[in-house]
Amino acid sequence: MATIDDVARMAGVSKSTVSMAFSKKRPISRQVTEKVFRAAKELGYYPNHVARSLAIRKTMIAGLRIPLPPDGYITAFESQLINGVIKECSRQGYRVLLDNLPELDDPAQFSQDPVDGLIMLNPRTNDPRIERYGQMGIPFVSVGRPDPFDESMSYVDNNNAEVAYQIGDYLLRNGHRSVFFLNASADMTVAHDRQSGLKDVFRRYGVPFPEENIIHFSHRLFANGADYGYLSIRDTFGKLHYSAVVTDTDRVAFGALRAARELGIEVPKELSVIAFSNDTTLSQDMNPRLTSVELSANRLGEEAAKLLIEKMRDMSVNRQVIIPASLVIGETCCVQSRSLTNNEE
Amino acid sequence: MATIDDVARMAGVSKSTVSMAFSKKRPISRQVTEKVFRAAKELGYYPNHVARSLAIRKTMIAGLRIPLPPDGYITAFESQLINGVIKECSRQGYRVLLDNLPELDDPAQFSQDPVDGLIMLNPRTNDPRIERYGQMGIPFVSVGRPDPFDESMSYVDNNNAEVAYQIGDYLLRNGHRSVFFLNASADMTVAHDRQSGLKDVFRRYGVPFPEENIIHFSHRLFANGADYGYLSIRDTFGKLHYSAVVTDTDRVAFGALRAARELGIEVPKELSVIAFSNDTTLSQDMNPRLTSVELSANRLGEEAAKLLIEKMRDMSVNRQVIIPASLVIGETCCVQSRSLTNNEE
DNA sequence: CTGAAAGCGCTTACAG
DNA sequence: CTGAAAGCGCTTACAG
Repeated sequence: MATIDDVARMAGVSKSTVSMAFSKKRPISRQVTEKVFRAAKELGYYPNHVARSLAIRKTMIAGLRIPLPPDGYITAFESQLINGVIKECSRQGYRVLLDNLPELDDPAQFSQDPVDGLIMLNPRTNDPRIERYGQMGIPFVSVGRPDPFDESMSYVDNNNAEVAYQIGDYLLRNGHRSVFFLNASADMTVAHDRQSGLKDVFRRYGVPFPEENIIHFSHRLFANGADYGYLSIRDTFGKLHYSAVVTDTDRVAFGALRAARELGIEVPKELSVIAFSNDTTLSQDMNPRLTSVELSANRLGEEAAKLLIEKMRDMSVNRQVIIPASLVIGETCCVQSRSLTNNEE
Repeated sequence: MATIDDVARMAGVSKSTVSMAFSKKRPISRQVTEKVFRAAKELGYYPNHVARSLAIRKTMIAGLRIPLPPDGYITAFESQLINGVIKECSRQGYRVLLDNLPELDDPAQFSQDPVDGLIMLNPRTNDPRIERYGQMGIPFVSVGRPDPFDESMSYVDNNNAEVAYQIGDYLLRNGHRSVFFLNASADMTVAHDRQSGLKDVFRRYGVPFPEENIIHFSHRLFANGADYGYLSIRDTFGKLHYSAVVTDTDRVAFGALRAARELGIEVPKELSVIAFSNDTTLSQDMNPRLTSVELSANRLGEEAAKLLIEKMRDMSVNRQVIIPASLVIGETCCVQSRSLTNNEE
């Protein structure tokens, strides 16, 4: 591979002149410019991006950290998110580095990515990454709010508590009085927000929401989301009392629906199902169509990229963006008979 | 940001020793190692990936070049492909750089990506990128065969001609004698292969396939795929004679179905529709369910990544992998009446 | 087992 | 308008 030195030598000028001819950061006479480009062309010279990055201490790359799931495939949510990130980054001249290598705690194994900033996913309670990125001085934004709340950093999120409130409201208005909540992992901030939204609306209606009606996903107990939904319904239906189940993702709902089918539970007549996410890859295969929440992952991605680029330009700016999620009514929810006689509000 | 020099100074050793302590490429005594790590931790030192890459002339990054469509969003095919690429790369310790910055011909504007190799999409006839990557000496693989055929490079592809043959066979067996083919852009190799497969089977059955029944996508004439399908059917139905339309993608089929609906053409009774790709995001919204082809984009991505990593290890290996695509029967195809009386083979 | 030094291929003050 | 030189932060022969 030809280097800038080769070009300089062949064109009979200095390295700086070649560099300037390419970057146009200072004026170079026409004849010299031509000589340089002729030599570059003849040698098949292309500037080395890595060397340039080292010199200017910028890569023009945004990093997107996506934890790789056990089955090796990213979800539709993540894929839409990537989509949004790419769109915005490329609009602003940035490339996107996908990193899903395991994030080890051993600093000896940990090498910084060649990126100017990072987008991280799924923040957990007291997420150690936040502190690490902070101390590394690397610009970052989070998709999902940090826990505890921290307005001194940039993040995007859905209005999770509000949407949970809406879902609860929808169920309560339709006469449901007892809901089974298959929440996300307990240490995820989104799990906390959804739970508090749901509890709020029950409190508002004066309907109790017993703790045992909320369970959390756990990698130890369940192989995957579908398994989580399947086993949870299979093992509790008839024992626990509920007329509706609210799930973390549509994969979980998928498992729940399978359990219902096997147990001969009629959906939605005997059991209503609502999912907090709308992973199009699965929902298309569901019959009946799932009532679920559209999180607009691509918008989350776009906004995250915007915030990150803003932050890379000026480390001092911190901004939060909330993307409104919306309930998409499908066919898995039904009016409980008692709602006909029992009108709240 | 702390550098290796800071750590060396604080630990009272040389740079080389710090480097070796981190990379473990040569044995360092326990006490020294500990001193180094203590200093590194205290300083918040992380090795600089860019500097390391420059020194070893490797980045451990695979580049994936995805042309950004006008609407800014990648297709489901591409997203599945990315998925496969990520999966395989991360399995082998590589990261993935998504690059969809416009590829300019001006070498002055063109800077090589910080990647060890490239995966390129949608090769065209005499694709100039192939020559460029070749002369740059950068390992690359193509998703889609090059045109003209070139067994001296690595690529993955579907068995496009065969699938086209199957589709034609399916239509002919069901009594269709006249098919309208909304092919991809004329300069795409996939367009060529599908066309030749389709023509082959018609020749085999002794049924003519007039040239005017094949048109090609063009960015100048159509805003997007859906537009292509919509306008093509609207402007030809009743003039051109056909009982079935075979489209490039399901987006195109989507447009064709809309035109049919507006013109009061009954699908599939009066018009059968088959798409060469199965973009799940759209097909779910189609009613009736589209008869289409599953290309297994994620497998294409996985295999492309495998080939690339192979090639990055040894530039001299060249291998081709064909992923079998399969026809997925939906509800948009029907038996033409004459097939009942007219049995070939 | 450790260190001093050259080198990776660029950019950019500095001096003219 | 152009050049010589230092520097970006690592790795790795080479010498001990």
